[in-house]
Amino acid sequence: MNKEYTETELLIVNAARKVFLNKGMDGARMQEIADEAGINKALLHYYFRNKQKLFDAVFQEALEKFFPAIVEVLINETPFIDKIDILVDMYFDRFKENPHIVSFIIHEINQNPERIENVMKESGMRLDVIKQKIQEMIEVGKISFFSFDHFMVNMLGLIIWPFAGRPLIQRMLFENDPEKFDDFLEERKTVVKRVLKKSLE
Amino acid sequence: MNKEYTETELLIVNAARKVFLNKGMDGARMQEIADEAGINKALLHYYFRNKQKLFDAVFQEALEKFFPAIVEVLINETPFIDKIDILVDMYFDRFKENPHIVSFIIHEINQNPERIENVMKESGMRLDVIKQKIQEMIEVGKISFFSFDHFMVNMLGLIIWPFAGRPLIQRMLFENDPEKFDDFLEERKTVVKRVLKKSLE
DNA sequence: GTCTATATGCAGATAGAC
DNA sequence: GTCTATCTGCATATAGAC
Repeated sequence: MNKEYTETELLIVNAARKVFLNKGMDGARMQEIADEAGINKALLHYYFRNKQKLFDAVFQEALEKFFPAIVEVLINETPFIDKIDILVDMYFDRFKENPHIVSFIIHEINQNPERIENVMKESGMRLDVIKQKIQEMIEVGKISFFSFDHFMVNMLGLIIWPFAGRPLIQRMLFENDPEKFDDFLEERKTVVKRVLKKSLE
Repeated sequence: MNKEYTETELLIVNAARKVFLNKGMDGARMQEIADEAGINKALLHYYFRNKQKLFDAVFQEALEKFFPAIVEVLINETPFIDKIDILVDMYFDRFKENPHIVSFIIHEINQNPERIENVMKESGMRLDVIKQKIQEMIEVGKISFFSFDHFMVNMLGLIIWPFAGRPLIQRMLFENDPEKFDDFLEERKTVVKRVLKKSLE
């Protein structure tokens, strides 16, 4: 899975992650990555040949954080209703640690949609299989309406948007006060779980 | 509001919109915009002085499409529950016409958050006033839980994510078939309305 | 492996003819 | 107003010394 990095490579990838996540592929500068890593520009090329390959390493890593975790939770034997709590908490916590990952991924998958194929193949995701499994798992009667597709899109939409739209939302609704926004994010875990469960009634 | 454009200016802005929405500020090339407009690079500078000013024109226009419309619906006298249907349809239709606008705005507000201030001031949005008005409008009893902030974020999240994440979602859930995805989008109008209303019970 | 110095190419912007 | 030709600066990438 993870190519094991040498110490210097790790230094570079960490710096690259920071810069790429903030600026995107086009906006990032090799110089800035080098500075951030405390090394020289030429070294970047020594280790990663070119900007594209360095970017790919970061992007792949980001997407791998985004998805495989969800799969693990979806396929295990936890009752479906409990999966909701677990998934919501998991994503909120993950995005809170690294808020820029959301807009980064959104931007890059739209820039270069083909890149996803590779990452998905590498990580061996078979969402169609999961879909099947979940459909079977749903206890008919308890849940009046269920579409796996809509459920997944609902969940991610409810979670993702405040992170992706933060600069806008914080200004429009919270007088641009970061603390108010953070409180809102914390509340939101509960709200999202509630909405998702209601959506199944 | 809209500076009235001359014929050539309009030609340029239309081309610029197309390119900027697809590539973002950093990824866009003045040459490409010129080609798209069927004119010369130098003319871009003649009319808009530099890339930044041209970009600002496009960005402002995009944000103005994004928000003022929602305000209009929120403040009028329609019963709140009906506003939901209207808003959902409005945004879906708008984004379907111009799918790239979503990831464009997400990217740019995160790149340069300060830019929003200007646009918001220009368009005179006072969301705090609307918030107040809506809170009063809610019929207590019929609606058990209401937070304007969460409701707005829920609504936009549910609507926006399929547009922003399309390349990913289409591959993960619909074997990368655009038609299947479009059917899904159409279904989604109903689903989102339903989920939003359930969330208020 | 790590650096300095340099090559190469390209994008944004300007000069100036028509 | 619109064009061609050109300048300038900068970013990626390479050469080559240590």
